[in-house]
Amino acid sequence: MDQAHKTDDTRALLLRSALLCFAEQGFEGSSIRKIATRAGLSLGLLYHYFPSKEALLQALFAQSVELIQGCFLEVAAESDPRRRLELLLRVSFRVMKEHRDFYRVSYGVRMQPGVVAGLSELILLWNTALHAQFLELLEAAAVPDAPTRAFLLISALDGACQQYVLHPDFFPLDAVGELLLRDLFSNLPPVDHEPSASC
Amino acid sequence: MDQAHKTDDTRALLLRSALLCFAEQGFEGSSIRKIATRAGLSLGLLYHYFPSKEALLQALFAQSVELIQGCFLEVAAESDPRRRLELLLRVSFRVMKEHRDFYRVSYGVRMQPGVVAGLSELILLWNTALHAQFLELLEAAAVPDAPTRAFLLISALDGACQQYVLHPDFFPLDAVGELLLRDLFSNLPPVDHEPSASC
Amino acid sequence: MDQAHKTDDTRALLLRSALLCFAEQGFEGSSIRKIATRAGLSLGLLYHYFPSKEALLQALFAQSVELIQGCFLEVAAESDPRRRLELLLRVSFRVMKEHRDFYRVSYGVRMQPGVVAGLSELILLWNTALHAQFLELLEAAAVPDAPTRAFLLISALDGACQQYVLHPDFFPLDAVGELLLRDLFSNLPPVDHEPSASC
Amino acid sequence: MDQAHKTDDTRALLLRSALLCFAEQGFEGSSIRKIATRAGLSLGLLYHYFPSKEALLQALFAQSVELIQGCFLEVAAESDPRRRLELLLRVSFRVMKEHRDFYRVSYGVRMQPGVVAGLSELILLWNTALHAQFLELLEAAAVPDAPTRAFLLISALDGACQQYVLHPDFFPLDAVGELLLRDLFSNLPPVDHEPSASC
DNA sequence: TATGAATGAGCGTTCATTCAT
DNA sequence: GATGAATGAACGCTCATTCAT
Repeated sequence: MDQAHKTDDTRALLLRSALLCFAEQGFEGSSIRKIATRAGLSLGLLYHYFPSKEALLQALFAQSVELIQGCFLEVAAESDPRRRLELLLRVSFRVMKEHRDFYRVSYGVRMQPGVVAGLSELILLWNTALHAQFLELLEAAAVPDAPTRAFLLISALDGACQQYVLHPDFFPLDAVGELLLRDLFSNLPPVDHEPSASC
Repeated sequence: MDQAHKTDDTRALLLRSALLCFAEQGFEGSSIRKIATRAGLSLGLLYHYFPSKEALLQALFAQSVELIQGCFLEVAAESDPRRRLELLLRVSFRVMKEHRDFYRVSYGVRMQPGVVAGLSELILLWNTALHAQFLELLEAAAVPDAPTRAFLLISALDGACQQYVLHPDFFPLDAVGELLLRDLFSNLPPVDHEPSASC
Repeated sequence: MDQAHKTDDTRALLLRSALLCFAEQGFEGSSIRKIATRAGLSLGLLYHYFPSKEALLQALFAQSVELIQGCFLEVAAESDPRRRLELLLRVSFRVMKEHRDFYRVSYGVRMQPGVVAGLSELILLWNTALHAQFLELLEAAAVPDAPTRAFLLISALDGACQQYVLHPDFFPLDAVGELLLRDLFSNLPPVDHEPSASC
Repeated sequence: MDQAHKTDDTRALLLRSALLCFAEQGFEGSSIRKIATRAGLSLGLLYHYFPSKEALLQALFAQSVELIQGCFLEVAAESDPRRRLELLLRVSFRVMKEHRDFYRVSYGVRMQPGVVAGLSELILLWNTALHAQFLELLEAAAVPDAPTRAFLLISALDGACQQYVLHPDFFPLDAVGELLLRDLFSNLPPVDHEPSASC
């Protein structure tokens, strides 16, 4: 049990190191040696836990996707479309801040389809699912131009996230998020609601 | 003069090959050999024109930035802030379509600050200049929340461009652009204007 | 005593696994891990029994050489040179079939003198001893050209074994053995004898 | 033309180095670095001429097989079965001496089927073709037990070659060859012929 | 201007081996 | 006895870069 603990720690240590390296130098720019060294471990040990560099990235994605999906669970609990829409956006912005490094990795990877098999597909899937959800909610909330607006929303979210990831100290993510929400709801009959909570 | 012509052609040929390679395979994924071969030229000749792979990318950026800035010249001619704002956005969307490959390269590179010295700074500068311009125009057009809205506009533009670059056949760039414009001007007193032209 | 039994079993299990791996994949192609896994044992345990991969191969040779030499014991009991010669050949062919995997390992190893210290010498010794024995028997049996014929016999034996090891389903080892015997004795005054038995 | 000469020399130099390394240390035991260093060239240059270690071995085989087949051309010119059989054997023994290193490589490789794709098949093919030729000639020469004797002949040849390759200073290849021939023809009605020549 | 032979640092990966438990 | 985490040297290979022609 102690062993298992140690084992999990080592794995987590390696994943963390990989996350930072990939985020800072990109996937191709991060050598396996750097990742292991940064974790304070040996090259061979990394291969004890992950069969390849690709597997490391995939594990990183698996881990992060799971964490992020967990954050969105609270959204599912809300049934009112408008409040749900708001919640979805708020959680999205919160997740950006909490998983900045992962988004950096993801943005770096998605422009190079060949890098890791299956990952582009996963990212595309994620994107599509988000769009579908926005579309559904916008229609349910009777927002005009729902199809195009869903695309615009995704764009704004994606763009804000990238700007934030690139210039975290400069880009006012929260303010931009609030403005986005205000714009979205400004022309609709008001609904009273209290904002939402933790991840 | 003929010689100079030939020289320029060769340079352009190499830059074009580099653009396509970088866009398709990323910077790290494109070997100097592939670029030269794709241009139908020899490895040594490439080095005759560009001292390094980095220099090739830098030249690519310099060339594209110049081309793109040329597109924005017409914007400067417009003095009315609101029409100028509209023009700026319209040109932006047009440029995205015309320089999709370059944007792909740019998006792939900007997440890896170390890749090529000076490029991150250039991209940041560009971004900052765009933001400054939006800010100035929004304020001049009396759009509320100008500072934050400038960031939001940049985000939406950036995000739309990425979505378009990633899924050109799926993402409705024009419609999203129109909606963005409509939103922006919907709450302002209408101004009559005729849209603008070529790049 | 029970423990010792277990110990011997484990050792034998590992040797058997090594034999099969080496025979199928060669010495260099067989990793210590594969050998341990195939035996259903852990990596550490293998090192408990054998200090190195080389030692494993050496033990394998020691074991097989002993087993094979046991098969030749019955030859020593025969005092008539001609019958002894025949017996020696018959046993040789029998041993090839019973130790095919070992011969495969041996043939794979003997072409790479550096692989395992001492093994080449052992193989050479074996070869020399066999030659000496043939020479002695041929002379005692008054076979002409005994010295050269001893070399030819060794060659035929060696070659037949290799052919058999490489193409066990295709090469008619028994028939070749019989023909070899017939040739050998065809020009000598016949001697009545009954063939020999098990290993 | 001078360049091409240099290029061919370099290629040949590398092939020669590979032949020696493979012969002495085996395929797996010879690192690409060792081969390049032994040729006095750099690691990268080797890859300039051969795309992989496998390709190097394949080129080595292609080259040697061609050389060896050239040696057998004179056999085809002989139409009398018995003389042709003798010629075939004589050339075989001559080739063994002239291509000892290659045979060593070949013997090392053929016990590890997975090493290089297609090579095992090639070796098997060669073997089969040789057997077929012996069979045909033995039958044409009215030698009894032709089918089995063809196998025995191959075995003796194969074995003699291996013995010679392993102990070139000890194994009397020529004498063994002569004895083999004498045995083969001893029981047949004599045919007057003069032996054959160069490779 | 134009070529491609030549170089070697660095990469991802494997694997025999050690050692704390 | 038994485990498998941990190590690092060495491997096959890629690729940006240099240079003689």
